[in-house]
Amino acid sequence: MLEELKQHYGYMFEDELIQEINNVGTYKEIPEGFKLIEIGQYIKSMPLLVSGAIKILREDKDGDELILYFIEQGDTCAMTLSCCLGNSKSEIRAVTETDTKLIMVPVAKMEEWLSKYKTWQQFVLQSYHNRMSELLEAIDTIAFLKMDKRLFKYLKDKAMVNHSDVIYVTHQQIASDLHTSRVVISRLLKTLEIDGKIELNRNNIKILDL
DNA sequence: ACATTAAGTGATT
DNA sequence: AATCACTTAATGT
Repeated sequence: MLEELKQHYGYMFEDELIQEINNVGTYKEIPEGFKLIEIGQYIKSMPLLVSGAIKILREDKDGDELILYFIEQGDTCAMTLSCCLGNSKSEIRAVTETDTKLIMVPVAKMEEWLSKYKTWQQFVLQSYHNRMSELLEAIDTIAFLKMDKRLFKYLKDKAMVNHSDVIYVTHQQIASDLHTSRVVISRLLKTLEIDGKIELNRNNIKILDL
């Protein structure tokens, strides 16, 4: 775990801090599709992503989902931060998008480090800032972009976090991620294919125009 | 061969 | 953009 830490976080944290993380953190490998955080759940430790990607979803009262953004390596979950500091419940659901490696750090420690290590404080604030930007971007996407733009952005994001131009999903799954109906997705995908931006196959989509 | 699931399409609101 | 109704195609048993 120490090696992983140095490799991914060594450039921003001092050795001392790396050492501390190594002492109190627990290393975990999580398979794809695992629910990390559920809505309404209290959070007792904060994840540091080493590799892989996590999908952050919002859910309405009817159980309909909506994608907010993806988290990639070097990031942490801003929701966790605000939950921990405010000692409140999670407002979101986090699901692993790919097989993921992460390090769990107890909340108490993470608070302690805030005043102890400048680099940690920077890291936390930076993550907060990044998430905030992404959130705003997500709002823009939902409020101002039409479905076809949203869909294409979704496909690109998904391709990015998976490090592959071939995405393995059904139209139905996309529809629920974007909170629309399958028929709409099918139609939009069709037009994207005609425009030569993607290639459609059963159960997978290839992005051509990246 | 049959059932099931994914995807495509026209028509309507 | 959503929903319905129906078709077609791929896949599993």
